[in-house]
Amino acid sequence: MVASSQRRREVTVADVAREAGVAKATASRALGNYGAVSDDARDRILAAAEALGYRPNELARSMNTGKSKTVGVVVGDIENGYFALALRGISDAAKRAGYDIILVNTSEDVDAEVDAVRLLLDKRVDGMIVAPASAYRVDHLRDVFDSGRPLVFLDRQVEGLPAFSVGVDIAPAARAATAALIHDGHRRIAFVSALGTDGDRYSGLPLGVSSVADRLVGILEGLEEIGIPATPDLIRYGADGLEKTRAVIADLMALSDPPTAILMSDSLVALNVLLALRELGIQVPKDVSVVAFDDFDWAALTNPPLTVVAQPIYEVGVAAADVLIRLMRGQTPEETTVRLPASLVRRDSIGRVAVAGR
Amino acid sequence: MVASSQRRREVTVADVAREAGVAKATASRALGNYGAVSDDARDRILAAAEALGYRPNELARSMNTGKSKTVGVVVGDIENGYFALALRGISDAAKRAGYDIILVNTSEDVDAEVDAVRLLLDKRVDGMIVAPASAYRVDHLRDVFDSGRPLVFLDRQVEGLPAFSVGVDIAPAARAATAALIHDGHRRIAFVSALGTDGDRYSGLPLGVSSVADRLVGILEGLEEIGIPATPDLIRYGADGLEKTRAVIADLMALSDPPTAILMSDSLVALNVLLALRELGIQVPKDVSVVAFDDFDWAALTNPPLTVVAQPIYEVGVAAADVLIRLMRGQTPEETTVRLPASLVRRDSIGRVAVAGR
DNA sequence: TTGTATGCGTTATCAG
DNA sequence: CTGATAACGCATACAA
Repeated sequence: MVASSQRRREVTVADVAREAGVAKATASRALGNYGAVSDDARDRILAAAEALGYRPNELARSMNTGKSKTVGVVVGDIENGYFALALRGISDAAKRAGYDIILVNTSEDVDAEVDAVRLLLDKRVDGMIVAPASAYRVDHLRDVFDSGRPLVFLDRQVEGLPAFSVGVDIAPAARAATAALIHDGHRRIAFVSALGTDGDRYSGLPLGVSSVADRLVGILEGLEEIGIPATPDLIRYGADGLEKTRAVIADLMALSDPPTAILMSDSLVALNVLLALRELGIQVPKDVSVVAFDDFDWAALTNPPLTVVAQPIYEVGVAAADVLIRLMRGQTPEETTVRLPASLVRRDSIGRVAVAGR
Repeated sequence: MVASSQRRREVTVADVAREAGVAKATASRALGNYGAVSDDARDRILAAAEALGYRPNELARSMNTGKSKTVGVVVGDIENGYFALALRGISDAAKRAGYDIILVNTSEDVDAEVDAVRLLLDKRVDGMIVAPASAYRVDHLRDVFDSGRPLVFLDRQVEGLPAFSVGVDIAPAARAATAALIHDGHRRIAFVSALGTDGDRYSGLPLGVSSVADRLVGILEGLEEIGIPATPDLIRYGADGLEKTRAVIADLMALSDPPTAILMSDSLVALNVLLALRELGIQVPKDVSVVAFDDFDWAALTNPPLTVVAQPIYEVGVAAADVLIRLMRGQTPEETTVRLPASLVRRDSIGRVAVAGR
């Protein structure tokens, strides 16, 4: 009746086998339920295991099956609602299929990403889901392929790698958002992102993050449709944190011909832009209209409620995991790229602008 | 010059040793940099490893060191900003110490938690951080102790287990929030939580989640201070999701003597309560005052900006990981319980109430 | 300093 | 159906 503080030495199959009076191999078969074992033996073995409090050592198991039933997930920022929600989708789908998740947060730092990928490979994950921080440094991602383990890109694509990728078809929605703004008379439309680049401006669109580049593509298409040329002075990067965002917004609104509308790249950017606008006493949508990417939970709670580009983020996570799982099972999905649709959700943050005939 | 698609068989120490013309043990020592190896041999071995593209198999390594350099983290809901931020803290601190994280989301379901803990144990994590969904079902947590692995509770405590716990000292702050409301004339103060209980009301406070119970303790103390007895009709559970929250709020505000203030248990509850109030046309703070637990990022963005109880969530995550790391290193922190301070952040969601002399 | 032999806990192979 | 025995890839006590 002593509290069984059976520390130290763990109970192994060998112990169970001895207790049940069978060979290790037989016990192993019964416990791992594979191969063939007589009902009689199985009962004794299971009883012994129960009595001894046997628990399999998954490390040892993984070692000679080659499968760890674990997938690596590498994202830039868990704090970002986008990734948190996608992670939830991945987690749910993975659990359903019996996989655990090793999560690594890279803070969008490529060096950290490189290390993370290497380590996950060393830990012998069965597959990986990565939101690559850069489309330029990709050797570590190539290593994943060379290791024979499946890799799925989340939210972002990388050219030149034979990879599967799951994300949102954001360009058309970005274009629709732009069109909506144009329809209400807007001509000076800004785009603000947290991404860093060499300069602070739009420099030819060679962005390292495809999902952000796609937003821009859509916006530019929308503008082009009515013959408005790209306006580099209205495309701003580096709005990372409130301070920098404040500077970006102040600078933008101090332009001789300031934007009448701002497209905000994600929920974090939206938060900071809204805060900055308030500080400057600039009212939405009276003084400036705004549209955010992502229909984050508080988007409808602001005053006015925000018009947004809604993305099926949870579903993206689930889809990414499902593709990976299929791959890990040796099946090959027909589609190499999955793009879920985004849609414009109209609320009240777009105001009308008198179309001043120039 | 063929793209080295060295699939199948992995490169092992044996291969490196052969290539370098030394014994396995020597190569192993050089690669794991322990023991003593001549500079000459080390150079040859490292060169061979580089040439062959050797990568250590951490599984095998873990097997006979007994350490996996991995910690398990079990939380109820990653979507909840609280856990997302705490996770970030844990992640940063763990990475700093060379640990990876296996993350499991239980959806606050105890059965899922039990499974998760067992599986993590089977995967031989070196330690665990758990935000237990219930203080009543704890056998699986006891198993962690019996396995000899350190366990740290996050945000919540469990009686009767010799565990370390890291969280926020929320009761005093809850009391301060209540006092602030009382100071402004409020007497009918409601508390709304997403937690489920047997009934929908306050039933003697035996909550399974200590951090929520602590909020209530603080509130009740604050009320008691001026002689207001506990008001079970104003304490509501089950505000889980917009729909249920809507019902809770509608019911609350339809009371013959409705609350003049509402304390919202966390950011998710706050979101839904605010949405519900808006739907009902109830204005903050004119018709009802609100205070939220957690200073989530958009708390200052609502109209009016929310008065909140701010918690050092990221720091809680870091502290939890640090305690665990110390434990895993065999050190014993002097404090068995770490409680970081919370504070009231006054913004504009508390209105004055005329103290009607009864 | 280096090499040999053994162990970690499973699964897998192949006789019996 | 069952039981020896050999992997799996690395670390480590011990001997040389």
